Amino acid sequence: MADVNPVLLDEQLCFSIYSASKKFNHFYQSALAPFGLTYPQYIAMLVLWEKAPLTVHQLGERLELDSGTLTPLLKRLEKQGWVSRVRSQTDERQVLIHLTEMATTKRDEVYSRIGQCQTLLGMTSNEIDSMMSELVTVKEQLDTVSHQRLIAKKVDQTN
Amino acid sequence: MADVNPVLLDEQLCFSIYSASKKFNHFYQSALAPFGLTYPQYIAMLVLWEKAPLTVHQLGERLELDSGTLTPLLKRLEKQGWVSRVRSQTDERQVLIHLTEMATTKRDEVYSRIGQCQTLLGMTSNEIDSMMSELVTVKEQLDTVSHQRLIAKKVDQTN
DNA sequence: TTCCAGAGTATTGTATACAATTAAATTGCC
DNA sequence: GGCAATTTAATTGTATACAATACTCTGGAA
Repeated sequence: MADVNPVLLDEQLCFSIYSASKKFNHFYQSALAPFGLTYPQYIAMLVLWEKAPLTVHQLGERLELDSGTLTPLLKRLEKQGWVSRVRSQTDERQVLIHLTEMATTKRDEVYSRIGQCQTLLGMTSNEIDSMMSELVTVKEQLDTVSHQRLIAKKVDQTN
Repeated sequence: MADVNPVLLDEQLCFSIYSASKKFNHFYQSALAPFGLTYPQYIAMLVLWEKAPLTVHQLGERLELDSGTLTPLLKRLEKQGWVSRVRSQTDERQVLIHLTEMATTKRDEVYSRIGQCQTLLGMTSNEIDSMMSELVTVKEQLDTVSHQRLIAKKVDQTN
């Protein structure tokens, strides 16, 4: 253990990303304050505006969130009039999330506000694409490594 | 409002970063499970290992977290034996966060574990530096823009 | 000296996240 | 058709985040 390198916060990519994520979150939440949407609520609405209705599970796959997070979030969106939660007739395990008229009406206002935010960010499409592409690589590597660790655990358990 | 561009989740840099942040969080939390540290607890320990003792305020400046988050987090770290919280003698408003012997003893084990994680990530120093540098640019822009919006709000209020 | 504005921490209330469990409905398989 | 395994949401418990508030302490001005 004598050959261990120090780990400095300022050199950690994870912290840089964690910090950026919080700043983005705050930025959009502030920009969307007139609509009363939090950041996670906003990305849920984005997915629903792309293609509603969706089940909780389908929405969760896009957002990488489970029902433990989504159920209360969607109840709040319902309370504020953005969505309705309807138990599916064909499969009563599922709950379909529909857009309300208000959500459909306000969609372009929100789109427009986000467009302004993107302009304020002042990045070119190329810069954004490049950065997202690097992030995809990192995320894939994290998924792979997490999966390996899972396999390793399983192997350990069989010993 | 007829000239509004659609906003697609998969094209949002913010979501890419939000998603990566969650994956990193999960990855490190899993790697540090033998030590019982969550990700935010781990980065707090990193800062303390660099320079303890620190006041709650100083720690919060490094981590960009306020006492509303840190106080309960530090109480949990104290409960688990990593730190002690001592009211300052010279200024009784402040609480100094000290490392325990256990924390000092286990530091290199954690450093070593994190070193393994960095290896698993499989990125070169250059790649990491480059990405962090881009993130700094984005974060500075977000800070600037948030500040502008704040100014704008103040101007609005005077009208 | 007294008083008070500001600093530092803790607390409260709201909203995520996520693991683990529960409960209900559906599917497969005999 | 009957039932075990699976799927889907909801619930429970723990841990962040953060705005807003409360409370204590400090240092300086009147």
